[in-house]
Amino acid sequence: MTEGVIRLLLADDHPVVRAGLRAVLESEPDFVIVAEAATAERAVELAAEAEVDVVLMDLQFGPGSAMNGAQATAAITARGAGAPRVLVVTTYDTDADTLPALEAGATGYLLKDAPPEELARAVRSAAAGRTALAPTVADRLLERMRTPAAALSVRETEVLGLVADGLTNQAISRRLQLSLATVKSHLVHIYTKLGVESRTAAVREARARGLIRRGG
Amino acid sequence: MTEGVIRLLLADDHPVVRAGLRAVLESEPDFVIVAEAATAERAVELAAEAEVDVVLMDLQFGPGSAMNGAQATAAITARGAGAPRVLVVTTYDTDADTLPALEAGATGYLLKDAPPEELARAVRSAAAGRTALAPTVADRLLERMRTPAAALSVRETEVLGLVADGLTNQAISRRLQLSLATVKSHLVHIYTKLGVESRTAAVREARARGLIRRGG
DNA sequence: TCCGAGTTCAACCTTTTGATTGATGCCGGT
DNA sequence: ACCGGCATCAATCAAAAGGTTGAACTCGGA
Repeated sequence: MTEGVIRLLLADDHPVVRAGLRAVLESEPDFVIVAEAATAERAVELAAEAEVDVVLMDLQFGPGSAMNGAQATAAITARGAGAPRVLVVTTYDTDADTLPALEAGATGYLLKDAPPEELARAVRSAAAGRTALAPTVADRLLERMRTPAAALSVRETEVLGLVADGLTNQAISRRLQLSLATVKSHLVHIYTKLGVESRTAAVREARARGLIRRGG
Repeated sequence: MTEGVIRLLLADDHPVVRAGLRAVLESEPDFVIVAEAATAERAVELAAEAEVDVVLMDLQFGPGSAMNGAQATAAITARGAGAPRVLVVTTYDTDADTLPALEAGATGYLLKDAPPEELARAVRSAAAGRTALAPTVADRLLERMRTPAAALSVRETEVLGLVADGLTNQAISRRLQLSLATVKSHLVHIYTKLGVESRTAAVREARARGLIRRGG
């Protein structure tokens, strides 16, 4: 990976997006796309099998696959030395998306509305081990640094995301492999941080602040 | 538009997606991409200026533009005879997205996870004036026809709106000058109609179906 | 090395919510 | 005139959620 050529793996469930990334990136002479994956599981497999320098990873993988992009990122980067870098390329820039992805070891985080040049630059940065963040994501992170009180922790954001999906505390505890007590504990902290006193109000507040995604 | 060649306009704010659509569609010999638009407004302009048979229209256009894809679709199809057909190609398949788009006069509705062949087939259908719906969208529409019970009454919608704002049943009863029993009664009806069993899930479901406003 | 924040869990209690059953009055359409 | 859906309310029970206290572990920074 220190030679001139950068070997890429595209992981996205949308054929159109894969074709778009391929079209945009193949015009760079030093990029080679060695594989494509339509599911997160397949991305993890291919990242292990093929020699890959950078994985371009989507976060959302449709209802078909049980694994999401953040989990796949964690699985790929868990190998440590020699593992490919993961550059997340997705549509959403809320804390609920960015934090787990960066937590999972992503080297960069780009939005799909990025122009081709920025995409190519980010790929080169990732290949060299340098971090590449979209401006809005970087802003959000800095904002978190400045006001640490108002920000939710990674785990809290994760829990709140499931609350917003309509899950009960029981269901959340099962999903995250936690005890019911822990989920309630997280929720108490979330409520105090957001200044509310019910799950519905917390979801509303978090949506308004851009902590979780707005869509369904 | 009855000759062999089908003239296309791509409208999407993501350069990567435009490149992907171009790559996928240009491989069809009878397709010609005459223009691309990165905003909804520009799409309306180009649809009027250039001779276009089919517009591939995204619905989400980022915070940059005031107009969304459904509004652009309405503006394009409003010209009536001679206006290009609009084929919506987007990521979301909730009622809140599909219904306004079809209402606005879209000839077809595809999801971005559609394989290239399906995309090409849909473009040809649209060019011929035939409707092309993604299977999941068609299913959803038929489901709506079959079960008109899914529609909430005015009062129920009002209650659910306050639930979405994070109010407790007590607060709702005070706000609407109702007894607590009545609020709970409405909620029971709402839950059965939506097929859920908690207020948070109801809010999520209603948001997904476009029964309540999406913004916070 | 100690401290604080995050994450994890337990036990206990109160309040809220959801489920069930049943009842009344109103209004619109057959 | 009757029926069905809507809106209103009551009572009661079970379940879920929320509040409080206390505690253990990890990990990174002062």
